[in-house]
Amino acid sequence: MGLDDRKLAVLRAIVEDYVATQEPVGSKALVERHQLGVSPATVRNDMAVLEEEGYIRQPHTSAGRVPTDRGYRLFVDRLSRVKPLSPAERRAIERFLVGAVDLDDVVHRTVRLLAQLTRQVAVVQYPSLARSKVRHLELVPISTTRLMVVMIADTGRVEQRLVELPAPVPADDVTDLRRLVNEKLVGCQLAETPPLVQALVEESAPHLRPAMTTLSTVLLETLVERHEERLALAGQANLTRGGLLDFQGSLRPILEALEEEVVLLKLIGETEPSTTRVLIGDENEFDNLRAASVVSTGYGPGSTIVGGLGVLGPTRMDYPGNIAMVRAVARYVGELLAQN
Amino acid sequence: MGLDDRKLAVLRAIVEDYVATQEPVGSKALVERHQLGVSPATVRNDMAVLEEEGYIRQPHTSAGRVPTDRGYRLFVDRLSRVKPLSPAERRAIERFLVGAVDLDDVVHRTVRLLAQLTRQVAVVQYPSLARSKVRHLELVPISTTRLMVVMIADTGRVEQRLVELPAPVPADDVTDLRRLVNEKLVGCQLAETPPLVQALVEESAPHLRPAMTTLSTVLLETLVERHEERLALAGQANLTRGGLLDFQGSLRPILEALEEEVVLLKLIGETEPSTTRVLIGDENEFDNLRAASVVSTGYGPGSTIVGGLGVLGPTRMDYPGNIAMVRAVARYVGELLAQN
DNA sequence: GACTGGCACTCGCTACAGTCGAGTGCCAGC
DNA sequence: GCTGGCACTCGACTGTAGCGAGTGCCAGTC
Repeated sequence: MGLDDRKLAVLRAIVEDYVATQEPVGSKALVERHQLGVSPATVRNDMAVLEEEGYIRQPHTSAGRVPTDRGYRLFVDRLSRVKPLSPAERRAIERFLVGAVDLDDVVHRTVRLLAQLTRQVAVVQYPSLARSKVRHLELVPISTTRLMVVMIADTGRVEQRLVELPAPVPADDVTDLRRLVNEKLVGCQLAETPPLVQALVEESAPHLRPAMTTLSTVLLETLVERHEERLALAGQANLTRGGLLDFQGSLRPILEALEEEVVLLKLIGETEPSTTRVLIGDENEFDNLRAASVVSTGYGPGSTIVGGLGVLGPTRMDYPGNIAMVRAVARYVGELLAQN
Repeated sequence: MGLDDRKLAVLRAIVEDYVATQEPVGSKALVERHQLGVSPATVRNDMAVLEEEGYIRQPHTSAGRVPTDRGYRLFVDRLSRVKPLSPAERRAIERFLVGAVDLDDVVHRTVRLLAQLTRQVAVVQYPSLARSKVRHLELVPISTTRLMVVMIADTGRVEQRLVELPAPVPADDVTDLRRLVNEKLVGCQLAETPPLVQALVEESAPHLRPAMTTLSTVLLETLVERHEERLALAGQANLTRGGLLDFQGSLRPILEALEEEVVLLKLIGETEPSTTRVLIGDENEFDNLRAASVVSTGYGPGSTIVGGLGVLGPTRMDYPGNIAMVRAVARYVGELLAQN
């Protein structure tokens, strides 16, 4: 059952060659391209064992071997080191991210950069509101019964929402409301807000109470519970790389999955331990993505995590390279956010 | 040269059949499915003329006919009526758009709705800032040398930008700045702003001038000149509909084009005359989209136009249906915006 | 006992030939 | 001007054959 070092080396070689050439790799080609120090026949025996253990498989009887999801998993866990970035890549990252003027800009640049570097589909989650603190709340009267609430978070995120008030509210009262909500909520994590918002209603003067009630409802509903998460996506054209060989001929399920925010959030949404996560093939829970792998990690200023980012591509991807890039980009973005 | 009525009827029948079946249509099948009142041989003669004139072509010698871009153009211009929406479609539109809470919500719902109704890729441009009026400008101090500028437009759009001030500015001065910019700019079309912003700097008190200068630069740069346009996209999975027959086997160029905001803006960006625009195949200026058609129109509250929306799909698309849906959706969105 | 060279075998891929049939263009006749 | 008839074209499909990459197995060697 034990896989000795050479068998592991064979597996590594198979993965590397297959990722590079996209063609099933045979024993002869293997010994030619890698210094294994043994003959093709020996490699064949090792391959037979690897196949029995489920790490590789033969698409057809007379074809070479291809790694299975399990094979990639072993490769990622034990056979590969994170590839250091080339100076050119480092420079590309810096050049790309320098000069971003606001959060939107940072996110868009990041997602494009990631797509370009990895040549995969890139996904970046905006800093999660749940993990942000309120920096400022602005109330802008649109009419006497309408208020635009603008929340600015310390992560740079800005969310707005229109509030329909139950009754007209004079300008002075708006000023009071503004002062009150800011006094109470600035500096708070949004996730911990609900009791505070509740208290806000109870403490406010009677004539403000109706307005404050709807205001608080909206705050809770929109900013905490509802669509609070946002995503940016780029590099979908990269899915067509490698012809139709990846994804067994149909991009449809993949494209569909990419349109579902919920799916993407589950995939790259910030994971508690701040480590890089790799989901290979059917390890992820979505049928549509059985032919895809995801490399993701969390990012944030300093050592905190405020959101996730990652790439999605065929199981046949350059894991060490992609892991390195995802991590590097996450770190740079974190630094960028820390500057604000 | 003249195309008599029957030849036009033949062309119409070819387009309709081809759109429905996605297969080259022959003379026999045509007379079977449509009441043309003549024999296949006659139809063949008509087809020969239509082909000579460039309205249809034969993929292979022994195959039926397929419309050319020019054929579709004639069909759209003279042979089709806009298909009235079914009650179910009408209801779908209303149900989908009711309950939108803010502009983002409206745009996202709209783009999804359009993708779902037409089964094509849908694109919606956010209300153009150039065509919006300033409703309010908010300055939020982030630190003594940093200001977050939040602009709220009458179309509901909210844009923000971080401003790095040349020197620390006390809170009172921020209040003054806020009052000044709002006094001068609220109610203005952003496109007409530059001279006003200029004046703003000149009229402000000396101690405010440095801050006002950077502020005005940022206002002009970010809100007027730069990335002011935003887009939402949905339904990319619909590109895979119809296998690989459309788009001659590769989605790549299409997906690439869809990632270029500039391209999409040129395609669906609000067009001066508020009419529906149809771009067929190589009528559009982008090589990547030679195999695609675009149906787009402007939308806005009342009779004004603040942005564009549309769908993109294979040249082989249901033009009358898509035109109807694009128009209907645009009208509903316009009404929705008018309510604000 | 582990490795190796040799060998028979498998099977997908390509090329080629042959058949089928949808669809055409043309022409003579009504 | 329309129609039926007819010869023709050519792509799609099928079956066959040869090739070659790659395998599994086995006997032989260090």
